[in-house]
Parts: sequence; C-alpha cells; structure tokens
Amino acid sequence: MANIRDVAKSSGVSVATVSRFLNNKGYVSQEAKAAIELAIRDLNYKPNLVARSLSTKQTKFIGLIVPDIVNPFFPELARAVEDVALQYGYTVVLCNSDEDAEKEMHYIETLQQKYVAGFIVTTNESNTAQYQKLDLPVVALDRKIHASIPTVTSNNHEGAHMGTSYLIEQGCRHIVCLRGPRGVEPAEDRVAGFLEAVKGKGINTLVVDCPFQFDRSEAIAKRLLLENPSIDGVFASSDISAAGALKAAHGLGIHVPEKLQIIGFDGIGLSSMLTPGLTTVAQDLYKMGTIATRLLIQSIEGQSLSEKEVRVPVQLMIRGTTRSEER
Amino acid sequence: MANIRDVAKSSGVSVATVSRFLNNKGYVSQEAKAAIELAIRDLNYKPNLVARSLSTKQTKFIGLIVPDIVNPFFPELARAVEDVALQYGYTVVLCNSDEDAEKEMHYIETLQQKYVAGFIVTTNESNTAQYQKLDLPVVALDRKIHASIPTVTSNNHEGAHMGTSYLIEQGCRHIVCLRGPRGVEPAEDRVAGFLEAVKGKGINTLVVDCPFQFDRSEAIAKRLLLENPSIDGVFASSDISAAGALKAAHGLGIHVPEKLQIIGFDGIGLSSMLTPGLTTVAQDLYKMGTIATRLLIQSIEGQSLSEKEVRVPVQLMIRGTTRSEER
DNA sequence: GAAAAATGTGTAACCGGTTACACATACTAT
DNA sequence: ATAGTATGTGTAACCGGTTACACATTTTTC
Repeated sequence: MANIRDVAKSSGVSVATVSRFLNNKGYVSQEAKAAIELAIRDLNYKPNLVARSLSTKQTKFIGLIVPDIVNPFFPELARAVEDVALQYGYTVVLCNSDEDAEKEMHYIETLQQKYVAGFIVTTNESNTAQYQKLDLPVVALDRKIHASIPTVTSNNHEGAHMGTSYLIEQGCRHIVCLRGPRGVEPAEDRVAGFLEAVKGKGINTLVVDCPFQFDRSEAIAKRLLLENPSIDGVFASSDISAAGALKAAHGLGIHVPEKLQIIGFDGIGLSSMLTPGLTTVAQDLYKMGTIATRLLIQSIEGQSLSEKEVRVPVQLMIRGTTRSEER
Repeated sequence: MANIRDVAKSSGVSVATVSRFLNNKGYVSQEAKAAIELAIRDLNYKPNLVARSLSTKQTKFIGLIVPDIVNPFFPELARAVEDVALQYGYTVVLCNSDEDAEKEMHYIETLQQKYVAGFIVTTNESNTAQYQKLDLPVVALDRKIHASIPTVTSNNHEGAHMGTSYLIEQGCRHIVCLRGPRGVEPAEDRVAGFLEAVKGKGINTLVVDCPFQFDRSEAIAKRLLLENPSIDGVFASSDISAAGALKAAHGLGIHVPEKLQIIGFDGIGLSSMLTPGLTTVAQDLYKMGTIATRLLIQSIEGQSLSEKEVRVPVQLMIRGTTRSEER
C-alpha cells in the first residue's frame, strides 16, 4: 500500500504539501494539486486512518452504548445513528451493556484507548460520574444522564397523558399501568403522565413494575388479569410490555379490545405486526437517533451545540387494541 | 495521559522492556516486571491502542455487515457476535448495507483504511470478488459468499423439508411457499427443501417471491389468500414473512390454524410474541453468531480454522399457527 | 574449562500520518 | 521604492507504540 511519502515522491512535492492537499488546509498551488491528484490515482493511494488518528488524537468512531440490541427498540435508534454517522464519515461501534455498569465501564475505557470520538448512550446506569469526567463528547439518547450532557428524548409525560386519556375516553375504568424500571427517566415520566391523566377521573388504577422484556411482561400481565378480572385497560410503558399483555390476554381468552384495551409506548415496528395491531404512543425513534447523532458530531467537531436538550414530539397511533370511535 | 516512555523512565528500564512486559513477549526479569507494574499503577498507564495498531497494522475491530439492523433477524446475530468479540477483546463495528453493493464497498474500504481485523458478512451482494481479493479474514454468516470463504449456515434444506412435511402431516393440501429473494442462498435452499417435501404427495403448491419485509409480505399474502381461497397452508421462508401472512389472514377473517396453518423460518423472538405463537423452523442464531465470530478470530490470529463450513442444526418449534396433534 | 544456550536489556528505526516554523516569491498599497 | 500581505513549499519533529539487532551476563552442557 502506498503511503504519503510515495505520493510526495511521485508528484515531486513534499509530504507537507500532500498532507495540506488531503486536508484542504493551507496553500497548495494548482500545479501541485494536479500532480498530487495524478499520483494519488496512479498509486491508488488511500490515507492510513490509523496513522492520522495517532497524530490527531481523533478517530471517526462513535461508540453506541445500548442495553441490548436484541430488544427491538434499540435497533431502530441504532439504524438512525448509523445513517447519520455514515453521512458524516463516521462509523459506529456497537456496545451492548446489558445494563451492567461494569461492562459499560469496560467499553468506555477500551474505546477511549482507541481514541473514539464520542459516545451516544441509551442506558441509564450509575455511570453518570464516569461520563462527566470523561472528556469526550457524549449525548444521551432516550434517557437523561445528567444536566450537563446533551439529551434527546421524547415528550414522555405528555405522551403518557395522551395515551391514558385516550383509554379513558374509550371507556376504560379500571386501568393498570405497566410501568418500566425504577430510576429510568422516561419510565418515571410516563408513570407521572399516567397518574396525572387518571387523577380525579374516578378511575380505578394499579401501577405495577414491569421490565422492558416480553416474557416477564406477559407473566406479570397474566397474574394481574387473573387476580383482577375488572381490569379493562392496560397502559404499558413500552410496546414490548404491551405485547406481553396482549399475549397474556389472548392466553386467558380475554378479548382485545372488547373486554380489555391495551395501549403501548414506543411505536416500534413490532407494534404493527401484532394482531390486533397495537395502539401505541409512537416516538419518532428515527428522528431521535438522527438528532442525537448530529448533536454528537457537532460537539466532536467543536461547534457549539444548537440545542442542549431536545424533546421530540410523540404521536398517538390508534390501531386495534383500543376500541375505535365508530364502534 | 502517560505513555510508554513515561513508564520506562519511572521504572528505570527502557521502552523495549516495557513493551515486552506489556505483550508478554521475550525476556523480562522479575525485578523489571515489579518495577514496571508499579510504574503502570502509579501513572495509571493505559497503552495507546492506536499507536499500537499503527505499528502492528492490526486493530481489534471486527466489521459486521448486515443488510438492516432493524430487521429483527440481524440483532440476534449481532448480539452473539458482540458477546464473543468482547470476550476476545474485540469490538464490533456495525455496518448497514441496505443490500446496496456500493454502500457495502464503501464500508469495506473505509474499514480497511482503519486496519479493521476482519469482517463478518451477512449479506449477499455481488461483492464476492471484493471479498476474495480483500486480504483480510472474512466469515460469511447465514449465507454463503464463495467456496473460499468460511461459512456458517443452518441446515436450510433439511429445515424447510421438516417444516413443510409437518404442514402436510397436519393436513394441509394446498400450500403456498413464500420464498425469499432470488439469489440468496438460504432462500434457495429453503425452496428446494420445500419442493422436495411436497413432491409426489399430491399437494397443490404455489411458490411466490416475497422479500424479508413485513409489509410486503402481508400484502402479498393478502392477495394470494383472496385469489386462492383453497390455500390451507403457508410455508414462509422467514418469520417476518410468516408474520405478514398471519396478519393478512387475520385481516381477511381467516382463522389460524383452523382454516389456514402457517409455518415460519428463523425462530426470532418475534415468533413467540405473535398470537397465536408462530410455529417455525428455528435456527440457533446465537450459536451461529458465536461460531462465526470464533472462526473469524481464529483466522485473524493466524490459527488454522477448525472447520471451513459449519452447518448448525435447525429445530421445529411447534406453536399455535399449526394444528397440534391432540386436536 | 570452553563452547553453547538461555536470559535480560537498550538503542534506534519504523509504522504513516500532521504541523510548527522557516523560508521564498509574488502581489498590493502607500 | 518599500513595507506589508498573500501565496506556496519543504524540513523535521512529533504522535506512542513495536521490534530487529547488538550486546552483556548467567546458566547449561560435555
């Protein structure tokens, strides 16, 4: 593989000139440019990005930290991150943390040793301190890590309020809220939105902890539905949990939406694949991912951030797990 | 950040000795070891992996090329790849190719410039030639690229045969095969398995092209079911397509599995979330991913490969979209 | 007791870029 | 005519590791 010195020799200029040409920096005469271009083509020269990184202390790698890429929520974000990254010449390093602070730490350290340019974080560990003292750009996606870290989230509170209100409008009087894990900011916001929507409406409510996992959600919903036959509505804090609840209802022979209405949150692809289609408070995941990535790249490239905290609006997707008006 | 020269100075030895210590290579006396260990702790020294890479022309990055991480099939592979990679100190670079040969080429080139250590490829472009002339280790996962490239696949032919035979056993007499895209090796093998299973059984069959996409699959299935009311079985080449068919059947008021039985292929998480649960020919995706990654790492680290072509067995998962024996 | 092998260490070149700085020339302004 | 600015270029140090090679000392072998 040809290197920059070969190009310099072949084009009759110095490496500095070639480097200036490559980086569009400083003065390079037209003749020099032409000669260098020719040499580059001749030699099929490609700059060695590792050498460049060593010198500049910067790579074009972005670390994307997700709890588990198998959870269908995250690929939708990852996809958006990757698209924007590619557009700006970056590549994405995938890090599954399993919500394990240690594993997450490990990734942060290793990638730092590899001069990663920045991180997009979709996890909510106690590593807050780590991220702050890290002097690398970080953007929090879908969950807030710390006030000092740029964040892209949905309007979770409003979304939950909207979804819950819709359940009430459609006639639910005994609603269970399958809330997400404690301490996860969006989950907390959604419970708050739920509670606010329900307040003073004379609704019988039940708030139950429920992880963002299908199997666990199904089991929890099954138990609840058995123990409380009067439940006629489920507000789930995630589509995965809603899917679990739907499956549980089917298993118990409870008709959805006639006897039980269910509403999810997220708007992942899965929600439209279920039968009936899942009514859900859809986040614009793709948009969230692109915004977060653009913020990160801005920050990497030393521009001041256009915004520090972005809230993407949320949209109620009405499908088959709630009764439609016309019935 | 301390560098190796700082460590050398602080421990009173030369950089060569420190380097030998770090890499467990060559002779280092006990005293030197102790002094270096101390210095490393003192200075909180972490080797600069970029500098190392420049010198060794090797990184610990693995490129994972997938068509689209949003397709739930691929995260399950990605997860396995990542787990094994982490175990061996590698990190995974995520590349969505969108089945676009050009995009794929772009990734291959860029990552080569970054000294990526090897590739795991789950796409089936015409880039065969590229991969061959690439003098980097490559492993093909879930699809064969070329005889010269180590490959990990499922027993697709046998699986399709098994699934189709099961449909016949359960009474299907007019089966449609939703086959995957042309030229994709596993899709071809599955059609072949289907055709073999059906041969001479007096089964009315229909083989239809159908991409691995939910929406398209639903639309195609809908049309087929409307045009051919006698169809009583669907053998889909992927769970995604099967999910589309299931949704189509529901939409048309066709009861599954009473009037129509459906069987998928892949065994992704989605299959158990549907109602009824999808009967499917399950691949052991996690295992496939781990084997592929281990092969790649073996190859990167210069060991001769234990196997060149691995076929992972497949398992029929009987769930609710087929009639169970006891009915 | 001499030769051979094993152990231990340091110097300096190398990987392939970037860039500070010195220097040269051409143009512009006064 | 002269200073000042814009344009253009090259040398060499630097980023932070690895490693070939030379050399010294100790241990083993016969």
